[in-house]
Amino acid sequence: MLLRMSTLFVRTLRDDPADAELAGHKALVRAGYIRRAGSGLYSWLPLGHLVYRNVEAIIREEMDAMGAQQVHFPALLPKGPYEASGRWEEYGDTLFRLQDRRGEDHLLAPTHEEMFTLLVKDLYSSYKDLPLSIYQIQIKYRDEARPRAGLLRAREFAMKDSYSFDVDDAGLEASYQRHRDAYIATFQRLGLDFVIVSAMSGAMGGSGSEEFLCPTPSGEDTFVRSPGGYAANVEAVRTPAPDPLPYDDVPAAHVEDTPGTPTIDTLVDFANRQLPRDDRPWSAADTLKNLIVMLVHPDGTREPLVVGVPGDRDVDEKRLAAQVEPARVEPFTDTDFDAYPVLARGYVGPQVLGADTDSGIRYLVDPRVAEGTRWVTGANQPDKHVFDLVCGRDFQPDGTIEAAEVRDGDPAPDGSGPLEIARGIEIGHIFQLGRKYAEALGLKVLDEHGKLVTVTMGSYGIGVSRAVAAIAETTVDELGLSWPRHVAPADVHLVVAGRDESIVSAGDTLAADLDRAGLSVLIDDRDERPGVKFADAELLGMPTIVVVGKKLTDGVIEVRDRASGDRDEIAYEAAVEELVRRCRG
RNA sequence: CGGGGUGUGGCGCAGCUUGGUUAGCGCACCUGCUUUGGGAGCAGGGGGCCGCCGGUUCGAAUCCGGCCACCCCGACCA
Repeated sequence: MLLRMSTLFVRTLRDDPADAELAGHKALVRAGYIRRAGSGLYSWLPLGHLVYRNVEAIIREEMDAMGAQQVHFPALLPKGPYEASGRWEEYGDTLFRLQDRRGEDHLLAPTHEEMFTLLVKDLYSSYKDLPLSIYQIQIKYRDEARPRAGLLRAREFAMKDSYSFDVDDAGLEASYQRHRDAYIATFQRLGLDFVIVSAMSGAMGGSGSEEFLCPTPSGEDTFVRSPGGYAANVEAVRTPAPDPLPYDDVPAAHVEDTPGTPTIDTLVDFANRQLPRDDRPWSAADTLKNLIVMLVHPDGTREPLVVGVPGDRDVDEKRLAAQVEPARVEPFTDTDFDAYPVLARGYVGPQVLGADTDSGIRYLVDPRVAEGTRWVTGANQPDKHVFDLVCGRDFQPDGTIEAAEVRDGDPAPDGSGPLEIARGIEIGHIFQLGRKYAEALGLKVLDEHGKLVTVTMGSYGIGVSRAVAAIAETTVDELGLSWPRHVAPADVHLVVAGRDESIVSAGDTLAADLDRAGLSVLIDDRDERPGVKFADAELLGMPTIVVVGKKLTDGVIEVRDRASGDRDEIAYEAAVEELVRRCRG
């Protein structure tokens, strides 16, 4: 392929667009790859579309290689299937809804689980037909509450979504594993750095759901990783539980007057003034903070829950929510306090908590609250706290819960070192769906005993347009874009630096020769000054920049590597062979 | 949905406080001359419902009211 700057539909901008924040997003607009068409809506210009197609092709090749087959569904769908699965209601405002001229409800699909499930149901009815993996690359729509970061969170975006269908759990596990391997190969070819993190909560466990995150400070997903290679979603981080401590020497628990200390700060402050320790000052870490929430279960029943965490840590609402799923967490209201007089607001202590106590209120603690640990905590009456309260001796929690915030420097659960909190872009998600959709939509097959069994499914997604943005974001530098070889719009950006007939014709000839040799070439044949062409070449980001200019009189042209900045000279006569070697070798 | 901000030519912005010539600057675009290895210079030129609607006024980009759009932070989320 041979592209000419003189006729290419592109206009580079000197200034950053005012509505972009991320470096990659700015560069994509400035280099003329994309244009904003509306909030969360982007148009692709020729160069951007070339990158998009390259990314798409790599994803397709890897999916085909693992045996998945491509299909294509409409983006515009009738309401029916989504009503059957319950998602017409569940999806809420994020679903783009519209009506046709007869007033029938339709939607712009945010994902296609229902359609895949129904299509398989239409055609297959035997275990002999399975396993099956099918996929599509399709435009998806989500009416995001707040589109942002350019292509990263758009309202219209391209996604590869695939689904596996198996008769049993072992089959699902195998299909999942093959997708996992295919994703690893795909992201490696795309030139995207990634980590795989468990996306399920600790309570659910297992390898049921993993996310592929591309680490970058501009990512919007938070995860943790350790020097030893541990990586996990914040929701999934498990806290190593300390060994039980001996407590024979710990004095008996004693209640102290602590007037006006309803918060950890006021308590620590008071203790240090009125009840100082001999060895060191009291700190928040000596206290046990008990947070009361109201759980609302799917059947509507409400259950109070008290979560105990070391006083120097807050409860992470997202971690808590992940742990109690499918129940919902609601704040504990004044009315609730009235209904449970045993709970003294601001002075709640574990002595009256637990399923086996009179209150019957479930009490779960952070794993750091291990047997033998001693605490300062509420005495269940206003203005009083209890000291030297020992876990396992003076109170018995109903279990542990991963709800405390995770901090930089916390130990990794597998002993691989301190955790670092990092950000990443979610570029892929693989998920053992199970039988949710198959059950809702009645996808069953006959097994080898002639019995009807519900099919188990996996769902696997890669954001195609998001991958383009992630590549741009992680490879951009102060000069502009810098594409990995396999996704670049062209292999070589050939700068014709000079107006002499000899230079111009040498450039033209070289471009044609490279094209014939199988390289894709973008030649800058415009009547522009060299400085403009150099700057544009760097902004546009082809991996190899070739300069045909004044050194041609010595029979030499210049070759630059965009990513490293390395430049050297090669003989014009040997240029085709040498460049093919560099670009393809 | 809460908080903050911005709408002026294709892009980036000034002008608005204190209403008053023909709405201005840089980039980009067109013409001519010079220039040609790091975003050239000079001269000339084209392109604007100043987000929309209404109000105040002799007069509104500017003041007032309403609406809309977009961006950022948060909540939410592939």
